[in-house]
Amino acid sequence: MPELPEVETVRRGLAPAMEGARFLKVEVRQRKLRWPLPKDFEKRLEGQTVEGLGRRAKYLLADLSSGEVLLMHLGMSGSFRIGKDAKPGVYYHERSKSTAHDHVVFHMSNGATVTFNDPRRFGSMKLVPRAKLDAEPLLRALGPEPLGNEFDAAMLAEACAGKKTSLKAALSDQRVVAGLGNIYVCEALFRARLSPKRQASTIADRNGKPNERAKALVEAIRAVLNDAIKAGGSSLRDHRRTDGSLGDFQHNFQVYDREGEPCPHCKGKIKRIVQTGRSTFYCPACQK
DNA sequence: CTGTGTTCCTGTTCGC
DNA sequence: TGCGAACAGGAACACA
Repeated sequence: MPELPEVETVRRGLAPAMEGARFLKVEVRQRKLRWPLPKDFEKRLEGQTVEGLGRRAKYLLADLSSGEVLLMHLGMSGSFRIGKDAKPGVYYHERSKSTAHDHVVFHMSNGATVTFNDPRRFGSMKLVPRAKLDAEPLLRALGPEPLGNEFDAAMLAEACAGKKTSLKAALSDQRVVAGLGNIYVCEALFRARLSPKRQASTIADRNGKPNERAKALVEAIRAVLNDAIKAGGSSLRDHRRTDGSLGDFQHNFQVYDREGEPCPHCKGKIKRIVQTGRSTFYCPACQK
């Protein structure tokens, strides 16, 4: 499911329920997530106050009063839901209409109940000492935040210089830029008028300096992410805001999931191809 | 080191 | 309506 805009939407939704609140009780129904939750997971959370809720790429990071950071990843199908005054042991999740995939429940001191639901269990949580966050393997290799100040054409060109692989594969690589997934890579390439099949290194010159394509791509990435965040993310199957409502950005897809439909620019047919095992949608006429 | 394929899961959709 | 196959927004890992 969730790419950067969806995770950011979740972060903004969760912040009022979690920031400044204490974990009164933590219930784990399913420890076997992408990474198994440690046996002392609940104990390390209970009694701690959430000092802040941040995001890095597609990870949520809750800063705890204990000095640890709770790392959370939604995988493909993870979502959080906030309920008020829910009784411990009784969960209801809008999407699945069952409690079967409510794996973790936080009962907060402000009365909020935060439930993590994830049918496919590709998501997970991990506790890391704040002091060791820089050395955390999950975060260590991540590239720049695409909405941060440090991300620019020069940086993207340098990361792509020398890459034999396609632009689609390069932008999907979290080490190049952190937070894009299949949808927003397709959408950004369309906005930049660049073919997903184009060799990644062609956005840089021989010295690794950015060309016009790199500049267009950076602007396209920024714009599509900002637009999607404004819309509360995209809801195809799994993404929900923390109040259960749908994101709206899927209505603004120009190419993603629109195989055979007319290109918004040239009215040619949008094509679907498979690259590195995943669907790519693009307009062969507009994107070069 | 680089690039590609496999794998972890369950749920939904599509073709017959 | 039923049923198996294909596919789904991620990313760690194994391997050539």
